[in-house]
Amino acid sequence: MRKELEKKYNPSDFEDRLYEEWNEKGYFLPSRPGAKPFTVVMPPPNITGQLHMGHALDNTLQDIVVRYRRMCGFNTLWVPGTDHASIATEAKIVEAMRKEGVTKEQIGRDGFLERAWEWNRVYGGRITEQLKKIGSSCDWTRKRFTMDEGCSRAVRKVFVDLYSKGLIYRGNRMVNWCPVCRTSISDAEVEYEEKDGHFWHLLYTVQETGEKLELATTRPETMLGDTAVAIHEDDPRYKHLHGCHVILPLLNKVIPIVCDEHADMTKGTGVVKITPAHDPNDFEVGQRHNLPMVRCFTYDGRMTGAADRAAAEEAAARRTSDASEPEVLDCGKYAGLTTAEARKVILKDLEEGGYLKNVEPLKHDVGTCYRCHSTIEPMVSRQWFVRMEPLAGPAIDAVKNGDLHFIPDRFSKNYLHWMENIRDWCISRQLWWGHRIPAFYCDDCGETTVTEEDSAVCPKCGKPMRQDPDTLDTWFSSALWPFSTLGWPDETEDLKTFYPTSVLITGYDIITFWVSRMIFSGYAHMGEKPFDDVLVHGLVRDALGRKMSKSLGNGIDPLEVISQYGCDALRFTLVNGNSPGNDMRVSDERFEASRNFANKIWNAARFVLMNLDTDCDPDAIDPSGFADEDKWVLSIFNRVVKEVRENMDKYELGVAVGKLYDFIWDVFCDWYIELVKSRLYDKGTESNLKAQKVLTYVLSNTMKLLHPFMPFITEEIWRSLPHAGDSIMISDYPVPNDAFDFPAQEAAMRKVIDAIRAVRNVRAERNIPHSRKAHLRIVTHEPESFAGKEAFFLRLADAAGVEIVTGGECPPGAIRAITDVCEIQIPLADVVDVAQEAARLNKELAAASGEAERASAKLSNASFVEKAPEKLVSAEREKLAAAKAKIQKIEEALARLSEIQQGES
RNA sequence: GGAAGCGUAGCUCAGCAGGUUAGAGCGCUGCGUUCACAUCGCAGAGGUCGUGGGUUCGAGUCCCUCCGCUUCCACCA
Repeated sequence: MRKELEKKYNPSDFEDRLYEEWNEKGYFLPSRPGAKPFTVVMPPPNITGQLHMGHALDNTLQDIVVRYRRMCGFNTLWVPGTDHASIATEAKIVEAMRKEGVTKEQIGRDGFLERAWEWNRVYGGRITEQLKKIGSSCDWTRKRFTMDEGCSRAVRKVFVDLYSKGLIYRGNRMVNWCPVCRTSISDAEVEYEEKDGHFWHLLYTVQETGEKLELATTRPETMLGDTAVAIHEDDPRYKHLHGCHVILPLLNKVIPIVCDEHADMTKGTGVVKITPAHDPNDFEVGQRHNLPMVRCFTYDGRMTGAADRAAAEEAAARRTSDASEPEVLDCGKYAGLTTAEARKVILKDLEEGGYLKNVEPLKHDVGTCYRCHSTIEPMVSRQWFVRMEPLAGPAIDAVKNGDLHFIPDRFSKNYLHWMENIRDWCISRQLWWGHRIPAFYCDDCGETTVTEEDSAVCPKCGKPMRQDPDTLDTWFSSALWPFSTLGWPDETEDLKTFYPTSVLITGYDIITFWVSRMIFSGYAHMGEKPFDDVLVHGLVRDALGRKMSKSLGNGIDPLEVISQYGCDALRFTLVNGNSPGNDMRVSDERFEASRNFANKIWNAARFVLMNLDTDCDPDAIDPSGFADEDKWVLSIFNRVVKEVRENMDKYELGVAVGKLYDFIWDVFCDWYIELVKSRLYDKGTESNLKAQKVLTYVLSNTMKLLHPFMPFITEEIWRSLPHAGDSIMISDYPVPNDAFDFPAQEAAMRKVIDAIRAVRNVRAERNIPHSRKAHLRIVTHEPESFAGKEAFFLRLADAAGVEIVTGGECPPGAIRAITDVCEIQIPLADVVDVAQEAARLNKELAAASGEAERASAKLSNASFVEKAPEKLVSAEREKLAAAKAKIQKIEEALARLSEIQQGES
């Protein structure tokens, strides 16, 4: 069934309609059982999210790859889903509640979770609906959520498995604490920002000798938690102090001087204060020297007080803490102050006591929370960790031995560096929204039980147990995404068919957060890699190269772009000229250019349709006996098919779509359509029918090639052309055909096109209007190249008539357009200015001579002729010959000009 | 401190298994509109491919130096 195309290209007329139809007809589902599978799992957007350009890029790339593979005959599956995003979502809900004047504590855990699920119900679907707007051909019947029943079972099973293998443990370790989110976060979630700070030089008195030891700190408020100062064993300045003590100012507490390699003799005074509970390095020093840990900050960023100390003591009595727990300090007069307030008061007190020597300004990197950007407080805290070293091994080998590739490859370097220096992963979060840690504690006997079941009774003593209140890092569940979405831990058909997945497409910003964790999880739980390839893309930036952000207000809403320019234009913009791993800029100008391209395609298709009066077979054509221009376009088209497939297979999507752009605009529209117009207007002839066949064949198949990139316009046009089947998206991707290679016709048409361009060129230089037609005299030694092509010159070179000759008299006052195979004489006596004409010819002569010199220099180089491939050498010879021929023609023309000049004078 | 990327036309970027006279889009200049498309056509101007070396018959493409910009990782008492 064919339908007309509207006169005006208006994407909103059909984009939504087509998407809905594809989805309803099940075209997004894997449909070729038994065929080789091709699987992609979608990086799950957060349920807090609105579709932004990053999603648009990520999903456009995935959709292109998926549509391509589907058309190539793979049993293709693209699994969509969403991520519960524990910390981000919880923060949003807390913020919403704050506006209502409600706190988490007031509504309690159950009440809060109710709200969170409600949030998911309301907003979780929003982003997936938006993904449909950009044409994502994913299988919505398999849509998953990181906290759905299946994913939750996967999480529990993984936790229990790792725990039973000793790869998950709980302990008091230094963690990054966000006092605003009030939770620990992993190392990967800390972002370092350069901030202005100070170096405060403090003086601690040595108890044994009475001398003052100078040391410096950027965080003076931590001094209350100092339990030692460190010097280097070999530091000559302090040899006499080995084994001595200092008196901690303000607290008047005696703490030891220890010798530790951490103290760097070359830095400052070589003395460093040790706060094991609030500094990662000091924690290590504390472990080495068995120093007590003293915690002086609360989890909400204040100084600890008597109540905090009492609570800790009570916990210890209840056996809910262990020996590695830090002691909690009652900070006395500082208790309850925020750490920032405490810093001021403590500095004032130190100064008054004569303990502050001086202050110097300092720029330093401060760790901040990647979600809320508050300053991170390092704190010793009891958390759950994944022991990473054993898990990292296979994940490192996989990339090293080429089982799994990053595209572009340079990202494997980042990845390997991170994996090879891996540290244990802090997975517990003091949040409510997320997968609750499946660990249960018996307060009575102190037993810890880790189990997949909800367990209420202690297996050891039969007393009631309570579940760990914490939840898991949101990335813990997304790490399992490639197999949890396919049904694991059940042994489903999907899992058997579609795992490992084929390619993961994501931005370089989450390689460490997510990609690396999926890789080791795949090996750990499936015994196999999660995907063959990782296609890495860059960030989308604004026209000025800035990261799009809410605070800058420079974000471009993809949905706005779609409504203004159409989805196909958005997609084209995001992929055209983009290379893997590189950031890109988008702007209205670029969207507009893409829309113009779509409009060009639309109008070309309209033109073809207007001139079709027969149903040609778009899928097969036998070009024997066809005109040179037909073979010319088919030959170029065939090469495009070959190259585009190669590019697509190598994920060179930007290159592939660029070739299609050039072919459609420059070859098909600007030349082929123009070349066949006269045949099309000459109805009822064999030649006319052949032109229709070629137009239909090339346009229809070009739409298929372009379909993965611009799914909507290609479908709309394909359907309006003669076609077999219901949808272009389930048709076969074009395959190259050697029978369509026509080098001779390509060369022949090249000569004609060169000649037409030469004529246009000289006419344009003279500003001769198109209405001023001229009789062309083509002088050439190979008249066969132009025979039968006169009509092209009439239509495309403003010719009133064409004469092909091998010599003879030039009409007086003709302008000469010269190519390497012919001279075209254009008799326009009144516009000929002999001097101007000579200047133009001399310019062309210079260009041709330059080329001849270049080629002849190359050919006279014996090494080149000897070592370069024969193909290149002969190509160079041909170029030289062509340049020489052209030079000769120009020189003859110049000679005749000077005759005229002499005649005039 | 370690690593990576980028530097090509006025602007934004492609190109690089080394081999046409280095490309595109936008912008710019001139001409052009009944006959698919002004969301257009034709023609044109504009680049010693950051610098200096090296390898090679041949380098924008490979190697090294330096300069400029950006990013990641680590550390910074």
